[in-house]
Amino acid sequence: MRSRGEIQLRVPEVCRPSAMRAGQITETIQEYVEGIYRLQQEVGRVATNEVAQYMGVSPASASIMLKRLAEMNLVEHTPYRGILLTQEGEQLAHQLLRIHRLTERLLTDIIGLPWNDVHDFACKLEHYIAPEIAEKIAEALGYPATCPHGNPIDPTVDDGSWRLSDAMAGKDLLVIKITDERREFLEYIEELQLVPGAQVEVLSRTPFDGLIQINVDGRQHTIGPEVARYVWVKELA
Amino acid sequence: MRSRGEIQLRVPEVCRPSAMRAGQITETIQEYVEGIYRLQQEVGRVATNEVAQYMGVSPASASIMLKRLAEMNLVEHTPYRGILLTQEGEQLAHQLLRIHRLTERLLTDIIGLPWNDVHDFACKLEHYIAPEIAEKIAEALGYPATCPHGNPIDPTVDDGSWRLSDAMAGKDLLVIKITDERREFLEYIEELQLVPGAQVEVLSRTPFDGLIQINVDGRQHTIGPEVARYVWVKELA
DNA sequence: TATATAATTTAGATGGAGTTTAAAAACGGC
DNA sequence: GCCGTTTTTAAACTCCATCTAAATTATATA
Repeated sequence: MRSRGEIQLRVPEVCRPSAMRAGQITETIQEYVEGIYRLQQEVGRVATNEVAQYMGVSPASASIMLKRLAEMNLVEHTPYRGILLTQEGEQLAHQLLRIHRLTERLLTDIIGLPWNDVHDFACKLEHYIAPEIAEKIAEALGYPATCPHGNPIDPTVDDGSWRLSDAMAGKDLLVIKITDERREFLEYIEELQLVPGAQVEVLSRTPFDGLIQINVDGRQHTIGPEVARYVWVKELA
Repeated sequence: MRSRGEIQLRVPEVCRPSAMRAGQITETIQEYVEGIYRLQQEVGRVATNEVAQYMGVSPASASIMLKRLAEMNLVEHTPYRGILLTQEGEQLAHQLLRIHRLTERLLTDIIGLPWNDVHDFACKLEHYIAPEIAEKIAEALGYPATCPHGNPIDPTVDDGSWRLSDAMAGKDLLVIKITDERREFLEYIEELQLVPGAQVEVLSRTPFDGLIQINVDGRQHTIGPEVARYVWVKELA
C-alpha cells in the first residue's frame, strides 16, 4: 500500500467506456441491418412495416431508424417506397453474419457449449468481436464451411438447399441447415434427429394443413409446416 | 422469394437490442467497479477525486456515478469520505477480472493473437461474456493459472510477487507478471525480454532517478522507475 | 377518377445513460 | 475559527431509442 501521491495507474484509452459520439454504428443499428438483410433475402425490397414487425417496434420507430440508416449510407430509403440495403449495408450484414457464425463455431467446437445455446450468445458477442479477431478465429478453426446449424460462414455462398416444406414425397434428402435457431426449436429438432447431416425420407404429405410424414434414422415422424419451413434440405447424391 | 403475407421470421427475443431499463449494470458501471477495485488494491479506501482521475472524468461526474454505484449496493459511499467496494462490488470485480484474463488466454492460446494485442480486445469483450461461457473457456483451456501477462486468473490468489522497483541489487529474480498492459509498454517489455518467466539479475541501482541496471538473458539494460514499477518479480527458487 | 383505406412519415414527447460547468457544502489543517 | 481543498448538488446538455397522435402519401376500389 502506497501513499496517494504516487498513484499513477495506466489504463489504456480503449478500456474506458467511450462517450457516445453522434452517428455511431451502434448495436441497435447493426441489428436493424441484419434484420433488413434477412427480410430482403425473403421478399426483396423491404417495407417499413415489415422492419417494424421484425424488430418488434412501432412503424414510427422503424421509420425513424430507417431514415438514420439512410443517412449513414447503409440503406437506400425512398420515402413511402420501402428500402434496400446499399452495398455498404450489405457488406456490414455479411460481416456480422460471418462473425456470428464463426463465433457459434468457436463456442461449440472449442468452448464446448451445446449447439442450441450458442445462437443467443453469438447474437450479443457478434457486435463486439472485431473483424481481425474473426479472421483469426476462422484460421484457428481451420476455416469451417458452416455454423453449427448448417448456415454457410460465408453468407454469399448459396448452398443450393430448399425448405423441407417444399420437398416432394418419395425423395431421399439430406438435412443441410436449420434456420430457426431458438433454443426450444433446436431442442425439438434434436429430438427428431433432424439435425444437419441427417438423412430424411419424405413419405407423404397431407393435402391440408401441410403435414409431412418423414422417416429419419428409421423412425417415423409427422412434422407440421412450421418445422418444415425452417429445415432446409438437399437431394441425397 | 415469397409473398409478403407468408413472412413470419423467428428472432429470439435476446437477439433484439433490449431497451435500457433503469438501474442496469451497464458497461460503464462495470468499468467503474473494476477501476475502483484496482485503486483499492493500491490505496485502500478510495477518494472521489482518484476515481475521477482514473476514469478520466470530472470529479462531479465521478461523484454522481459513485452515488449510483452506492444505490446499487456495489460500493459503500460515505459522503465526503470516499468509498469502499461492498462484498457484492468486490465479487463483481473479481468476476470481471477473471473473465478478462480467461478471455486473454483464449485470444492468445487458441485464437492466436499476440499477447500485446489481447488486453484491449478483452477489455471490451469481458462485458459480454456470460459467466457460464467463462466457465467453459476455463475448462477448455485446462484451467490456466494466469493470463498471458502473468496475472492470476483467480484474482483472490496472491502470487507473492513484488515490483522490480522494490527489488534489491544482487538478486536473481523471476519475472512473474506485467501490470501495464498497454500495447506499447508490452512491446518494450518484449524488446527487453523481460516477459513473465524470464530471469533477471539486478546488478545495481542508482541513488537518484531510480534507475536499475539489470541482466536479462545475458543482455544488460538500464530501466527506469516507470518500467520497474509494472514488472513484478519473485526470488528465483 | 374520386375516395376510402392502408402504409408511412413527421411532430412532439419520454426516459435513460453519461457527461459537463458552476455553485454550494463539508472537511481538515493550522 | 478560518481558508483552501475536496466533494457534492444543481441545472443543463447530447445522444440513443423508443412511443403516441396527427399528418401525409400511396393504392385499391367503386
